[in-house]
Amino acid sequence: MPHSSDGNPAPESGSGDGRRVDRRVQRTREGLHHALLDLILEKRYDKITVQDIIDRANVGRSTFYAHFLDKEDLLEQGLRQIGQQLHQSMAERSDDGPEGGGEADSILNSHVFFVHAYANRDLYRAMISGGGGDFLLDTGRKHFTAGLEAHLSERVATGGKQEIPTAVVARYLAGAMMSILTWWLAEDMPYPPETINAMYESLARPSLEALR
Amino acid sequence: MPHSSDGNPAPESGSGDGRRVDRRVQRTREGLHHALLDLILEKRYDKITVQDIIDRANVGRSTFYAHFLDKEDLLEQGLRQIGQQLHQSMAERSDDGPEGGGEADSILNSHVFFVHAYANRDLYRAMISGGGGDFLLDTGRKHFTAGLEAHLSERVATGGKQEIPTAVVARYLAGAMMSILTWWLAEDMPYPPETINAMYESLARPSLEALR
Amino acid sequence: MPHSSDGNPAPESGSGDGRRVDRRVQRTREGLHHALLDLILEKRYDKITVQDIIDRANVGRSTFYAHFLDKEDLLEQGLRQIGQQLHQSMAERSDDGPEGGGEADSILNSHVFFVHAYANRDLYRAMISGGGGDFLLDTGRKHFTAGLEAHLSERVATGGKQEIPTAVVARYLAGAMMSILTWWLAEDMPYPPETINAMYESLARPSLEALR
Amino acid sequence: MPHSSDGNPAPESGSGDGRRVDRRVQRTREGLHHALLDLILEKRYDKITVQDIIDRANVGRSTFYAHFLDKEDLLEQGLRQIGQQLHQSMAERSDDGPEGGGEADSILNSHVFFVHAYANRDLYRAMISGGGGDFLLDTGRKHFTAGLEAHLSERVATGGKQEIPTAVVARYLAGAMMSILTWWLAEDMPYPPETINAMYESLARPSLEALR
DNA sequence: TCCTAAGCGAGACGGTACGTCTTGTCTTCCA
DNA sequence: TGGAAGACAAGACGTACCGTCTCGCTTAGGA
Repeated sequence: MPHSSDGNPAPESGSGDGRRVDRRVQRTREGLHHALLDLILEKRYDKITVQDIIDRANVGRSTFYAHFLDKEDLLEQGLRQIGQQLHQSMAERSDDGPEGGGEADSILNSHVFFVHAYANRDLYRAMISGGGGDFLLDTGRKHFTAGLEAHLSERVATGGKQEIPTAVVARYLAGAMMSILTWWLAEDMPYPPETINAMYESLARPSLEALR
Repeated sequence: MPHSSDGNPAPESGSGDGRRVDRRVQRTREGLHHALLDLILEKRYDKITVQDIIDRANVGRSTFYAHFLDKEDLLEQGLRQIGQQLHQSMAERSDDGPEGGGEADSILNSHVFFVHAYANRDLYRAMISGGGGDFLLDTGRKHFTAGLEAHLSERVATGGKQEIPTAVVARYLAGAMMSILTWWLAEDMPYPPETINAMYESLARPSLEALR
Repeated sequence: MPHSSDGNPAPESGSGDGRRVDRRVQRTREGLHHALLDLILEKRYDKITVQDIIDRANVGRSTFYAHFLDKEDLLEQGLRQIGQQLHQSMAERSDDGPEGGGEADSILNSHVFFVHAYANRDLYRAMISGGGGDFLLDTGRKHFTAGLEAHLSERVATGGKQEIPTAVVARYLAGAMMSILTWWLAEDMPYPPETINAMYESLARPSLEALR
Repeated sequence: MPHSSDGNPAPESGSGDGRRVDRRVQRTREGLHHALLDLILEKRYDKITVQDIIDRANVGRSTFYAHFLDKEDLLEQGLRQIGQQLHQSMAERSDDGPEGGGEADSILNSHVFFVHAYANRDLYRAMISGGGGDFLLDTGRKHFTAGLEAHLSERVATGGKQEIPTAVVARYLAGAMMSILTWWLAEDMPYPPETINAMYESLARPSLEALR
């Protein structure tokens, strides 16, 4: 069962380098990912058919289904790599330490999201208005929430008059951010990412400070 | 053109009795609304087909399309009445004046949402996990945002060192609320609506105050 | 379940005239039968796809499957009417009584088959060389065998030194006839139907007489 | 081009030992033949896929196509050896001269067929009811017809009031025999091969005699 | 005895047809 | 005569096979 939806499709047998997935397979998968992302920029995601994708990728129908469960699976896996970019950016940012604008920033790490959305604005916009945006937003929200919860629970451990569950706070801030992000994209990004992020932070910071 | 998506499909010609929608028509429409809501509680919204609905409502296929554009349209119109309940609750609440917990509450009016969601929790949960939740959430967000923007712009008009656009603030607060609301529903409402609302307000109030 | 493979798809509720199958349905079915027969004359039966048929008949895919189980079912039902022609011809011929060439002829009734095959030679040839000929031949064989068995068993009832089972004799004569028929068609009918039938009868008659 | 459908895939270069097909090749081919015959006894021939065959034979897909054009080709070549058995039996029988029951027998040589079918009854039955029977029957018919035509044309050459073409007579007798043979197999061979052959001969002999 | 080409397994791949499903339109019948 | 019933065209879906192909491995036969 060469199927997907399992984080590690390629076992990668440790030492030497094993038999890494068969180069053909890799090319096929990438072709399909590419074709889908291409198409998303051209037409609404939910109007894209499997046939469209395989025509674009020059791939047989059965090959598609040998690699992915369906259109959603393809998208999801495709977004994974974007998610990982995001994750990495966040990690790097965290490593830098609280160099600049106060503690809230390093907790929120929201800057990374706005910058990332800006860099991939075509994709983001297409996804949000095309019907398949939930994956993307959910992925983003998940990352953001996770990062936040980690920071917050650590803070709680060190004290603080905290009365609101960490999970709620994280959801609150994540939802607020995604909401602004969505609006910003829908409005064709009337501000640079730094500005919109600054707005977000000035709205979020008071809430965080009140928790202390 | 007997179609829908226009707020008032039945003109209702003023005085006497006009041509009041033909009682049969009314019954058919209600049957369809009812059938859909029924089905939503049984299976994921996006797995419900038009065939399911008309079977349940004992109605012919063409009849369905004579009244509604599609499944979405039926849902949307069905939710309209719920939206109106909500709207009315908000209006009443506003009229009461700032009786209780300070100004923020009356601006936010979030209590109404949590209470409403609690009252209709089966429907809300089904919708959110069933793929059709966007309508509901969007409807909610729209109402909430609208109310907020009205209040905020009024405030701005009267001064305040406002630097963040009203629209952004409204989106911020609305997104945060819907996010908490969603979490609360998904977690099977571990708190009463008053408590979760209180959490929301204590997170939101500092942001509002900082704007002043 | 409006499906086929049941002798009487149209219930035909006796008296008045009921609701006879919906004229549309009749037209659709006929269109499909026609399309298939058309196509059979153009290309090998087993190279014809369902898509070919419905394109030719201007019919939707699902409509096809609403009426027939598959390509075979369509063919089978289409041949039924041909089978009925044949059956009727045989009945008429039998009614005439033994007007001419002796008893054997009236028992064999083979003339009818050769004439029928001649009249429908395009179809027969296409079917035989196209891979779907078994239906046709089996149908023919069945009819022929049935007629024969009736005659023979009657004869047995009236005595005769019969030692070979009726079924065997019938199969023997039927197989011989179909074999000649097939050859005759494959050779592009080098003789008129009367001649080939005469050959068949002069080969078959001695066997029948020997049974007496 | 290592392909098949050419009677002699292994040229067998005369003297010494040449390049004797590579023992591996031989083993592979036999494995495939064996696998197919095995499978035929288990399920309908036309439901057997190439995948089934190569799984059973533990052979790679490409290997299959290196040796045979397709499933049909494999079957055909597999049946060749059976055909050769048959051919040889016929030859031997002929050589014996008219030892027993008169001339007709030696002309017809039908006994060989019934005996052969009886000996391979499992295969015959599976093939006939499984959709791939045509090969087998055609092969049989071809052999039978050929033998018959040889005898008959010889007879014609020596005179006789023959008016029916040899080819027709041969087809007639061959078809009749295959028809009885099929029936006999389908009925689970209710008689020993000698009996059914006797029936066939007593039906066929009068026709032959009438030709003289 | 080594070396090299062939045979081979494994299975990815493009392609094509299948039978199912759902949608929104269109025709026909009935009250 | 207008609403209900449901047949229909359209076309996407996920599955099943086919015949071709590209890989490495193994393995025999000629050097």
